[in-house]
Amino acid sequence: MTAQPKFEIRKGQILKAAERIFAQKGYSEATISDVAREAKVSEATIYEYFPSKEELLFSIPGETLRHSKERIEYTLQFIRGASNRLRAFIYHYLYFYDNDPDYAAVTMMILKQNRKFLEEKAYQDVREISRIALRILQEGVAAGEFRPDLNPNLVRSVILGTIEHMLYRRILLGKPENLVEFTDSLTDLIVNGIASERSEKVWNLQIRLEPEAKGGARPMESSKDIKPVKKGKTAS
Amino acid sequence: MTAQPKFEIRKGQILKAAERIFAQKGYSEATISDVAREAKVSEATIYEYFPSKEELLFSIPGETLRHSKERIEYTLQFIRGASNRLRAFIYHYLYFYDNDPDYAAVTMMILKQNRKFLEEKAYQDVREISRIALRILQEGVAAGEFRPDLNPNLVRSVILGTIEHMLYRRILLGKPENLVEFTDSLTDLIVNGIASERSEKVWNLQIRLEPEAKGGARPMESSKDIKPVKKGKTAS
Amino acid sequence: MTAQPKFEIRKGQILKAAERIFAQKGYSEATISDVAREAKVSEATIYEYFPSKEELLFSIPGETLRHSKERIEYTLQFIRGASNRLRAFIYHYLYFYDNDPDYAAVTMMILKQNRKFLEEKAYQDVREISRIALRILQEGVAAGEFRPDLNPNLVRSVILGTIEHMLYRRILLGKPENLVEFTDSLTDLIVNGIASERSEKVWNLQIRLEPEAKGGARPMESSKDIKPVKKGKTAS
Amino acid sequence: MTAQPKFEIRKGQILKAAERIFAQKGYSEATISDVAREAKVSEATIYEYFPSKEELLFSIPGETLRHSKERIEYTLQFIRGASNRLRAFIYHYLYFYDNDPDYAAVTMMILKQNRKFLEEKAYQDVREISRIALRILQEGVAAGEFRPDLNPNLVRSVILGTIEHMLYRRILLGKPENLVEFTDSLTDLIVNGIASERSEKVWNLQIRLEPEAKGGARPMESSKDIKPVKKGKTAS
DNA sequence: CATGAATGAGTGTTCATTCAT
DNA sequence: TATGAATGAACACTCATTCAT
Repeated sequence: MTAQPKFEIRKGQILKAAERIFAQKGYSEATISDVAREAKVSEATIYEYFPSKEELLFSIPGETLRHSKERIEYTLQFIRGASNRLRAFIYHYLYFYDNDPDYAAVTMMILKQNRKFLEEKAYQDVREISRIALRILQEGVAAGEFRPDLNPNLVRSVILGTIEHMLYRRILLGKPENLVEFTDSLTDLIVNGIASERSEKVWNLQIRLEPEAKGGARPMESSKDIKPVKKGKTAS
Repeated sequence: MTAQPKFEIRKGQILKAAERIFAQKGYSEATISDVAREAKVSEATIYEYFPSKEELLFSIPGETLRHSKERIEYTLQFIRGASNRLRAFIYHYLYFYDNDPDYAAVTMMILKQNRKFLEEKAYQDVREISRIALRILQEGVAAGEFRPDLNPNLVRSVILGTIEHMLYRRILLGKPENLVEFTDSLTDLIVNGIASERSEKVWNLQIRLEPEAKGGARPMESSKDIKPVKKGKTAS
Repeated sequence: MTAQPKFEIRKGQILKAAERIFAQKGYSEATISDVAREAKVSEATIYEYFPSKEELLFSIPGETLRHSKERIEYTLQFIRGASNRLRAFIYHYLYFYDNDPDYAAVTMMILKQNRKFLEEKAYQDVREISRIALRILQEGVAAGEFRPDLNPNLVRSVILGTIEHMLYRRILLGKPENLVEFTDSLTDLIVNGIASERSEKVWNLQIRLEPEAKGGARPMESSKDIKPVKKGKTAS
Repeated sequence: MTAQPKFEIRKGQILKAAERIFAQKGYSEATISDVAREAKVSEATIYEYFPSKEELLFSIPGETLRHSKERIEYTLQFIRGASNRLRAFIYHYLYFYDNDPDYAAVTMMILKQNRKFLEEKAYQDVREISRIALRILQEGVAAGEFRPDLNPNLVRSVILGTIEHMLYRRILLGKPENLVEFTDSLTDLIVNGIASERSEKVWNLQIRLEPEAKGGARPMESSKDIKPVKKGKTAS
């Protein structure tokens, strides 16, 4: 479990320092000297563990990203229903960033802007996570739970874009602090849209005329029962 | 019409060059020398017009942003119905970026990441445009067209986040080329959600049971008549 | 009297501005732009009147210095007795600087440090003024008023060095404000030295043993009658 | 004995190079590149030891100045009689500059002109040395050796001003080469003034009429015995 | 394994100076 | 004559990176 303990410990220590510093000052403004000071090692030592400043940056996602992906996939095994699966996906996506603001800042503010990162191994994990969302949507369509004419790529952009937009706001403006709280309202929003006075009527009718429709209705209701959105809480 | 011609022309020339270079290489990687070469002036000349590299960057949005805001506001004067207004907002937001890829790249890849930009005058225009979306949503709720329990801030994040996410993909991956095309599908998606089998029934029911409902139905239909989404086009 | 009025007026205006700016910021730190702003002309205009920044600097003494020299020489025509003539020299030297602090600052802080200035025409006036002091000393020796073994060059260094040292202090520390006041005490000091209890005895002896000695005594006394040094006033 | 050898050696090496270069070209005209070349290190290395060009300049006096002060104070412990003490002070002041022409040039031509230097630590040493002279004068007055109405500040200006004036001449004109030689003539001049025919008579009289007078007489005589001023040597 | 010491390569910025108008 | 506009030429300073110890 703790292979090459010394080496890996030092590496992690430098990586965490880099994450903090990069999150704080941005990549270009941060210096190796800053990172060295934060990690309490010499600058030269950093080069014993990472071949360059850029590689140090690209190494930050590493574990975290792989874990995220595995955790999402693991959880999804146990969930049925596209809306519910979507909710789970959203929840995890928000959760990871919520728990590691420095990591969120590095990802959102630095890596996303870096064209070279697209060619890094870690970026494959990003794409795979993105593909999970796509798959959920396609399954939902196939199962008739989502509109048949739905553009999965577009919806995926809605999901990821919204989350990332909220993240930006939190990074730059500091609020809202807690993003996981928006899991339900965001999921419901995507599933049901914002048009008014349909749900009730639709449900009524569905019950009578379309008894097989699972819709996004129940999950939404149940979720509200279990974890109601705080009234007055705004998205930012 | 051509106030301070020489000066303003040169300034615009440098600004355009900077936009191109920054879009291409990123802010830190771009040098004043690059910009000078592109603008066909000397480096020193750039400093006659802008006090620093950073101010040059921050001056890029300027006009464009102000124009965008004014154009959106102008158009909205003539549009009734929250969904339609939302569509118009989304259309313009996509339109401006669509027509100026360099500007889009600078905004998305550089300015959004820059904490100091938050204190620039130009950023106020960004906020005001963002506030327009918020207002449309609030009006929609007040008019009963949107759900009463809708979180306008969240929905705004959905709108802006989605658009920006699509922009990123276009900047980094080059596709989809045309973003304006997604105006309708994105608007519809936000208004109606992705849950299946509701539209038809809703229309039917509305006609019969809710003759007064304004809903998102008609605007959506009409817009589809005028400018149908190309079938098979994906969001990214 | 006012030859080429326009041209000379403009030139003087620029020269005065340069004097102020150079005095304030030093030569290297001052920019042509600073001078132009102070003189309320454009930078290019300065180059219509002076071929370079350095020539502008070297042109500052010009008139002032020539006037000083002439005034000293004029006054000395009417004064007899080496001590008195020395006093007059010191008085004028202090007087010119006292009345033009900017000129003093430029001379002391900038020109004195500039090796190239040694080759300028204006520097010849400096040397001639210096030579006047030397001549006074030599005459004093020849007349038996000053010690025969006196090193005129050394004494000249005493005179000029002391005055310049006082000037420095005023420029840098702002005090003492009024330097002319030190004319007498400085002259007396140089003539009589600082050793105590000699004057009285010397006078006594002179009366009895050396009836022909003119000494520095009387001028000093007379000067004190006419313009007494304020008691308690310190040299800095 | 060799604390932090490497670091301090390098630092001294750079400092000496800077002293030479600054003395030669002046501060503004000298470049870090010049200093680097002279010190045989890279430019970057200079910045490892000094934070800026200006700090490099201000670091030049450092040791030298502190040593000077200590040496003067040390020597003065053993000397009695204000005139003799003055002579010692003058001797040392001249001696330090005599032995380090580059240091003299930097001090006289650059640091003296720099207002910021007044706030540097090193400047405190300058002030303290200056205060030593003042103290000697005050003691001389208190002991009755110097005139009771003497203005110590003025006399200090005479002493320091004269020396500095001679230094200037040597720096700019190259002569006189040897300044220490002027110790006696300058001291005598200050103590006795330049008025003629007093010394001998005064001494005679003092011996007979004022047996208790310590005067400046004996030190002057003894000094002449020990180290006679070269006849015909001029102050510049 | 860790690092003190050194530096190559680069860059933003300044400013005296020029010249067409 | 006066100047707006342009720039060539420098320069201080930074920093990622290397390597001997």
